Parts: sequence; C-alpha cells; structure tokens
Amino acid sequence: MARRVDHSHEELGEMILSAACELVEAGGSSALTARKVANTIGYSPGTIYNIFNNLDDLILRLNGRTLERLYLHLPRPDPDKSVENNFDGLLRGYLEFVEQNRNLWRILFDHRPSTEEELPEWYNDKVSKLLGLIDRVIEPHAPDIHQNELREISAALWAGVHGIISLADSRKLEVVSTAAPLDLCRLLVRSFLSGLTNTVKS
Amino acid sequence: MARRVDHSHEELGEMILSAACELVEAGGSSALTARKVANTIGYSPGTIYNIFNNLDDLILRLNGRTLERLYLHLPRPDPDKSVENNFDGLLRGYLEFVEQNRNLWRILFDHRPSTEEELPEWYNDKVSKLLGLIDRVIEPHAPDIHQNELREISAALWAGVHGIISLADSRKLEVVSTAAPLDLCRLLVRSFLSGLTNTVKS
DNA sequence: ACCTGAACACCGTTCAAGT
DNA sequence: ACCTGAACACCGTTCAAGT
Repeated sequence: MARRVDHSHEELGEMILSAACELVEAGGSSALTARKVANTIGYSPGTIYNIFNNLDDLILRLNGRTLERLYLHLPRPDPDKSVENNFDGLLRGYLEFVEQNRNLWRILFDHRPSTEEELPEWYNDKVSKLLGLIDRVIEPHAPDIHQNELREISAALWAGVHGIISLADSRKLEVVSTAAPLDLCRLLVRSFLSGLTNTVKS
Repeated sequence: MARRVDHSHEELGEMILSAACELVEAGGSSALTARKVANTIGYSPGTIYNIFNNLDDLILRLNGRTLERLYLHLPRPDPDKSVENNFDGLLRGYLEFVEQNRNLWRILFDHRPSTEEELPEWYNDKVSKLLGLIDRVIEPHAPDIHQNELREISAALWAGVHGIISLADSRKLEVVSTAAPLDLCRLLVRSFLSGLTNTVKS
C-alpha cells in the first residue's frame, strides 16, 4: 500500500526485537509469532521478512541480546576472593537472572541452530565472553594450567551447572531430589573444584 | 462416516504411538503432527483425540517409551567393578543411545510439562528407575551415606552430565572447547567423584 | 458407540501489486 | 524503494452429524 519512511531499516530492527522481547516475556516462546510482532509494531507480517531472514534469525538476534544482558547482570570475579566465593557469586547471579527472565532464558536454550551451518561469529563472541568469566574464576586456582585445559574445565563446569538448572526448570529433578537447584549446583561445583587438583595434574 | 471395530482402543493407542515414533525418528519433533499421525495409521485427525487428550499427552507417552528403551539399553552396574568403570559404562551407554535415537532423545527433553500440574506417577517411576542405576554405582563408593544425600549426588551428577551432552547437541560448546562430549563428561565425573569424599563428610 | 471430516482460529513465508 | 496483504500450505483441536 505505502512506502513509509517513518522508520529506518535499523529502527525497524530495533522495534521488532523489542516487540519480540515483550511478547516472549509475557507469553513464552509460543507467543512469539511473526504476525503478532508485526501487529505490535503496526506493520504487516511481510515487513518482518524485509529485515530478518525468518523467525529463526529473529530469535537468534533476540538471544544475542539476552546473552548481553546476562553478561551485564553477572558479578565480576574478584581476584581477592576465593574461587568458591567467586563461583558462588556467578551462580547466584545466574540463578537470579533465570528467575527474572525465565521465558527469555528458555528460548535462549530451546533454540537449536537450524541446519548444519555454523552460528554467526557475533553470537559465539558473546558466549565466549560469558565463559571468560568462569575462566577468570578458575585461573588463579590453577595458574600453570594450559589454556585448552582451562577452557575444558570451564566448559564442563558451566555445562554441568546449566544441566542442573535446566532440568530443575522442566521439573525433571523433582522426582529424584527435593534439594533446591542452588544447593545441587553448589554440591557439583564444590566437589568438582575440590577433586580437580587430583584429576588434572598440571 | 463409520464405526470401525478393526482396532480396539488399546490397539489404536499402540498404532498411534508407533506412528508417532516413526515420524519423530524420521523428521524430528516438527514432523510430529496430529494430522500426520492420523494419516499414517489411516484414521482421521479426530481419532487421535479419542485416545489422547492432546498432542502433549501423546508426546508424554512417547517419552515414557523412550525412557523405557533407554533403561534397557544401559548396562547394569557391576559391584565387582570400580565406581569409575561402572560410571563410564553408563556414560558410554547413554551417549550411544543418544546417537542412535537423537530425535527421540531431543523430544524427551524439549518437552516441558504444560501447566503447573505434576507429571504422572508412571512417568516419574521410569525416571526414578534410571536414576537408580546411578545410585547403585555410587552407593558402594560411600556406604554410610544417607539416602537423601545419595539421591542428591546422583541427581547433581546426572544433571551435570546431561547438561554437557545437551549443550554439545545444540552446538553451544563448540565455541568454547573442541573436546568431545565424552571427554568433558569424564572430566566432570572424575573430578566430581574424586572431590566428593572431601566435600560430603558422611 | 465409534469415527468422521468440516470448521475455527490460528501458524510461517512469499511475492505480485500498489505507492 | 519500500511496504502491503492476499495467498499458499500448513497447524491443533472440536463437535455435529453420520453409521
């Protein structure tokens, strides 16, 4: 019908992502549809596809923002504190974020990269930045460690914690334990870190 | 159109679940639709809803079967073997199952219980039976442990391993480590078990 | 009693046609 | 050049009407 110069390409992208964010926060991932986004910003469905390749692409950008916000929400590791203290800070920060942004957090991990293609670099960078926080907690604990080993340790620990929180979120741990997710995470982290020195002989 | 006594209520349930299983194996969760299931078994869409409450209910039953099959696929812990050996057996069995049944495994964990209602007892029993395998591996390692603590340890360890495998599956660990999931799991399990004795003073 | 299949209220995505 | 909105090919779910 019309050519509208009300909003630039970039502005439209912003508006779409904001609308998507609101819709997910309010109604979970099933509330995020191209039609609803279009409706929210007062454009037609087709407009979404002028800016994003498809819904998957849109979700990937949204998840990028969530990663960014998570990074800003987590406390910075303090070299003067103990490893356990620092890790506990990250843990509590992460759980707090999950609680406050449950639906955004869910869509962050529910989303599976569509095909065999790699995730874009800007996305991997954001993930890497987050893992860097864990590196910085563990590094002083094992100063002579190889960079590769450090990354494996961070990855294993982070993935382990994530597993507990994500299974707790889908209520698949209720059968098996009444313990709070935070306590299970602490059990995992403490034992893992305590056992690390015996296992990795650096 | 017709009353068909070709198949009993139970037979229809079987046929539907088999068809659902095939569809998921072949095309992932997005290939599982009521219409396709109906088509596969030669009935109308409405028939599905005579047997199951809705698609969620159908998926829950399908997941029950997957849990059953996973239990049968895993090796039984051997009291004569070491904890590490036994756990490695479970680990390799689990990874093998995931590889051979990727789409069924994905739908098992993607599925989030719809409302606030509890999971049915028959489902929780199947999960519990699986966790029991881990209990039996750890128990001889710490014979004087409380039942509750044992369950927490099993849960934390299982969830941790699950986290690694599930993040690896969605390629969210590639950025951070080139290590194979099995190796990351071993790192987690070994350090955790090694550190356990220092952490839990039973 | 059992099963149908049309109907309702939705989807993602495309693309010829308008301004 | 930009945006539309109708169109296509799908969804889950229901329920009056058939046998």
